[in-house]
This record gives sequence, C-alpha cells and structure tokens, in this order.
Amino acid sequence: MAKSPNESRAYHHGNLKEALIEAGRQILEEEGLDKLSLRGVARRAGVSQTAPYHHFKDKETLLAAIAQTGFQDLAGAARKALKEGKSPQDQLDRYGAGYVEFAAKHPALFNLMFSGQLSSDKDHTEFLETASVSFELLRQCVAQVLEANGAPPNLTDIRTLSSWSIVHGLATLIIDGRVAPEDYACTSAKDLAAKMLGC
Amino acid sequence: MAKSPNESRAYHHGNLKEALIEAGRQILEEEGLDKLSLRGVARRAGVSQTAPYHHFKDKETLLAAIAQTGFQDLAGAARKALKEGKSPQDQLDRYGAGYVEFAAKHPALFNLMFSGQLSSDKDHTEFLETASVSFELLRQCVAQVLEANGAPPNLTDIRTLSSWSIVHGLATLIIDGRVAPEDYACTSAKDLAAKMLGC
DNA sequence: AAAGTATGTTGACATTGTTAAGATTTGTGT
DNA sequence: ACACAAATCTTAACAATGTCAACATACTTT
Repeated sequence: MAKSPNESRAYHHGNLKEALIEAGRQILEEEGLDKLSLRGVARRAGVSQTAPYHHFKDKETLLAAIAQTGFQDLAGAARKALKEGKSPQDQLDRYGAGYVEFAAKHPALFNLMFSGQLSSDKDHTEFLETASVSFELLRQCVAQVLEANGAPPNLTDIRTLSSWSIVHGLATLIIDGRVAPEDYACTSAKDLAAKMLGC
Repeated sequence: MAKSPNESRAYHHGNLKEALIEAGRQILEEEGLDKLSLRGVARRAGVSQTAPYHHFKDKETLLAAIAQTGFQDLAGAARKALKEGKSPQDQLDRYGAGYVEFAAKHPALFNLMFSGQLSSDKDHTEFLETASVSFELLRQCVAQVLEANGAPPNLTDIRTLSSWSIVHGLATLIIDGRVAPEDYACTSAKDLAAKMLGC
C-alpha cells in the first residue's frame, strides 16, 4: 500500500514524485530559480519531459512542493532554537539567528518560499499549512518573552509581527545583496543577525 | 545633440528607450513580473520584437532600468517623509510608513527592485547608485534620532540596518501575502506599519 | 550629396511550459 | 489465471520567449 523504497524500482521509477522534488531543489540551490525548468528537473531525474505532469499539475505546483521542503527545514531550525535556548529571550534570539542563517545558506530556496506566487491563485493548502508552522513557533516564543517580562499578552500579535519583520527583512536584504555582513564587522549572516538583535 | 521631446517623433520613434521603460513598468504593475516579456514590451511600445536590443543589452538590463524608476519614486517618498516630519522620530516613522505604503502600492515593482538578480552579474552601476539614495536618507534620519536622544553616533550603522530591516521585512511579508493588514485591525499596509513602529 | 552611424525590421534558432495521443506497467475483480 | 481499468511514462507537437544575424531605413556629419 505504502511505497517501499527498499524494493528497488518498485514501480516504473519507484517514487518519481519525491525524486522530482529533490532534483528540483538541487537545481534550485545550485543554479538559481531562473535556471530551474521543468524539463531540466525531469532530465536530472532521468525521465521524460512530461513525466512530471503525472505528479504535479504544473510547474508552479512543483515549486510549491519544493518550497514546502524548505519550510519543513526552517521549522526544524526553529524547533532547535526553542530547545536549546536557555531563556525565552535567548530562545527568541536563537530563533532569529537561525532564521537568517537558513536564508543565507539557501538563498534561492528562501526566495522561492516567500515569492508570493505560490499562495494566491491555486490550492496549495498543504503548502500553506507547512509554511505557518515556523510562524506559530515564533508566536509561542514571543508570548513567553512577554510573560517573562510581565508585559500584557495582548501585545503578542503585534510583537510577533515585529520580530518576524526584522529577521525576515534582514534575511532578504542579505540574500538580495543589499547588505553584506562584512560591512558590519561580521563574518556571517548569523553573526550579523545576533548583533542586530542585541541592540 | 540631445533628444528633443517637443518636436514630435524627432527620430524614428522619438525616444524609444523611455517608452520601453514606461511600457515595461505598466505591464509589470498590471500583470506581474512573470507576464513581463521583452516581446510584450516591444508590442506595447508599437515596435518590433528586437527593437529593444538597440537600447538595452538584454532583458535584465531593461528590468534594471525599470527598477531604477522605482528607486527614484521610493527616494521621492523618503524625501517627502523627511520634509513633513515634525521631529527626527516623526521623520523616521513617516519614512517607514511611506516605505511600506510604496511597497503595497507597487508590489511587483518592489519585488523586482529587490530581486537580487540585478546587482550581481552585470554592470548596473547607475542602477545601484540610484538604489542607494533611499538608504542614505534613512541613515541621515536615524543619525538625527540618535543625536536627539543623546545616543552615541557609532550606533548609526547598526540602527539604520535595524530600521531598514523591520520596514523592509514588513513590506515583503505583506507583498507576498504572508501578512494581511486586516488581521491586525488595520485598513491599509501604511496603517499597519505605523502601528508596528509605534510599539 | 556621400559616408557613416544610429535605429528599426524580418527571419531564424534553441529553450520552455503545456497539451494530445498512444504505449506500458500495475492493481483489481472475477 | 485473466480481462480490464487505472496509473504511469513516452513521443510528437504547438505557441511563446530570449536572442542573434542579416538587412533596411532614417538621421548626422562632413
């Protein structure tokens, strides 16, 4: 019933869907979004040009699936930050640094994740749910910081947005080449994030 | 020697270069970046498919020129904020609100301006200079706020980056559909920016 | 007016996203 | 086991796009 990755080449290809997502993500990270073509993905996966259409409605749907894997990884980084943080504030700082670090390490993927073309037209409900996980974790983190500081909890919404904005803004500015960590006496995007959040 | 816009149709077309930029910006704002093709721009300008190549090296160069007009407008909004602000802090708040408002009103253009593809490979020096004007204005603004608060001026760099990050982050989150002003009891992106900056 | 340059057009090519039609493999009911 | 439907994959084809080459026309300079 479920796919059996052990049994080599169980079906025509095994599980092409995941192979296409993986191939697409590789091309994306190696060559950028504009070099990512459906045909190129199929080529790397070793199948015909139109094979992907049996697993994805169109190119945008494949992109959404690739972006979804990015959101899963981003949520993983967030969970790690919350686990390793010594205090609510420390958790929040680690969250921000991890967020920016992720963006700097996967610029094309990060841009795709927040490209905005994936949320409007089509379905992508599953994609949107995955995308909201990191945000919910941030929200919990901010709520704890407010509680620890004795601040009213009705500030949670707007403070969460503030925190998200500042780390997301820094991440995009670095990715797009508008800000270089070296200009701020920092050796990495993560360092710059920590420095900025510490002000 | 110089072009004479008065004399109607002075040359073959008058000044195709600016017409192409204008046509491109229209298509960009009406239909989005993925619908913006060189051929489409040429079509709207009423010229042949390859006419743009006599004014722009390639599509990316045209996009850079379009983005440059966006940075000019953004700098105009910034200047207006600095002129109308009653105090350094008020200037800074108006700058942020204007920044987000501009992004919300020109989402596709704003995304293009910060797409990051325009700064790496090619020349685009003129484009980069124009792009840095808004940033310099923000820097002056932040410096005045610090001075008014008696804070040390060596914080200017990092504080400017913080301010830029938070408004830029909010702008992109709104543009990409990750944040809706209505979810924060705001009627516009500008209002949400003001609300957030006031915390 | 001649020559040269700037600007514009037509034609062509490779690449891309996508659809249509057909072939092959897998699962299902008997 | 076997026929049949569903899933999966392939080839062929189409329109659209970015770009180049070759050619034509308009303007400038002398």
